[in-house]
Amino acid sequence: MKELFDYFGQLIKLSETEIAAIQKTCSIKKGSKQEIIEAIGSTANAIYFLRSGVVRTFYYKDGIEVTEYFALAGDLVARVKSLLTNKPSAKAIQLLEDGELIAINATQFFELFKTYPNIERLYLLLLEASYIAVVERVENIQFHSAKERYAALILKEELMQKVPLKYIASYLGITQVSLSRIRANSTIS
Amino acid sequence: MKELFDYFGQLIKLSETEIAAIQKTCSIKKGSKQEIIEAIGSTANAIYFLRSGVVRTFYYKDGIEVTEYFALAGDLVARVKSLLTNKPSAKAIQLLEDGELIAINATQFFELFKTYPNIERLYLLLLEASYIAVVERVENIQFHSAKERYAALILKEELMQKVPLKYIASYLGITQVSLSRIRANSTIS
DNA sequence: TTAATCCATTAACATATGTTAAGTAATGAG
DNA sequence: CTCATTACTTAACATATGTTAATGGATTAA
Repeated sequence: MKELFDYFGQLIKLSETEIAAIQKTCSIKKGSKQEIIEAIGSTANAIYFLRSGVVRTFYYKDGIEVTEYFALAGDLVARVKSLLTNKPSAKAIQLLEDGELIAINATQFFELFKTYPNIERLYLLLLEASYIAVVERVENIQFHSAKERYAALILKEELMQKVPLKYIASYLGITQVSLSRIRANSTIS
Repeated sequence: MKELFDYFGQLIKLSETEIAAIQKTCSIKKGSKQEIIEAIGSTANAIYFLRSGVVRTFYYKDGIEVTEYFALAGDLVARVKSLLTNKPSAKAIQLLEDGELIAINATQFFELFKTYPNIERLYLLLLEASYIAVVERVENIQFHSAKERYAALILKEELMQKVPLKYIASYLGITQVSLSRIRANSTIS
């Protein structure tokens, strides 16, 4: 689980004991392309660290599937609202490539806060970073055109190679038809 | 400061000692309509609780002023990214009505975490709630038309009464002209 | 009070994105 | 390999929002 603890180590220094304690809450989950890791309607109880592959989270809005987030190897994924409220999630987590995840059991992880304040601190730092990321996403969505957002996203080459355009379109908040149009125009110039 | 501790008390039970400790980090700030409480370019070091009045946060995007957030009496306001990174903020906090704020000194507040784990826990709960609110804002922006977002916002009567439409428009991510058009259409139907 | 500025609306036209439908290319199941 | 399905593109038209400009009412400063 070296990758996971490298990731955490960038946020806070953890002792061997703390690492061991977290490790006990973890399990490995392998899956194949298209596989639903957590389904809509289930209550979240894991924070995932993606070791390899690509995953997305998605939900349905007026019967249409909407991609909320992509994660590549080295990213965390969770259905945060459901984790925090203990209510069924409207969102699903799906592998878009064969991949391997480290699943941190949230209940067990939160339990560790009582014994290891440092782990609670780690969680706090993760929350802060996520909060800033979402605020920036709001700014991005609200004040850039779909074309500009696409231009920014295209820089993440790995994503573009591995993710079908229909998911990219719904992530950008536009239809696949609009995305095609944008792609057609931007290659000309 | 009763209102503030009522607000916190809904999230976590605080002891008298803890309340007293937080209270020491607080000061009262009064201001008048239009007054800039924190200016663009300054580094944030306070979390505000609005006792009375209305405030907004805003920033400039390509030379155009963008309203990010409105707070009414009983809400918290902060320039979170700047608080957490200790870097100058691109955002400003402004009163839109005469009002009174409780300013929590962030440095002092964060210091309390060492002595009072419960206060760190309070902060964590505030972060969690804010995170969920921003994620919901993303969903709202990305998958509702400006018209729908306006229809939702109009329900907050106090806001509509006290906030000039130009700020509402920029909060909705549209021009004032578009908002006028939406308003004209929605009153007919 | 007057003049200047700001706020909100409206109109006319431009652009971006949605919707529907059709066609082609790529993928997957048997 | 073949067929069926899925992914992507393109076209035509509809709708939403942007841009610019003009106007009148409200607010503010002198």
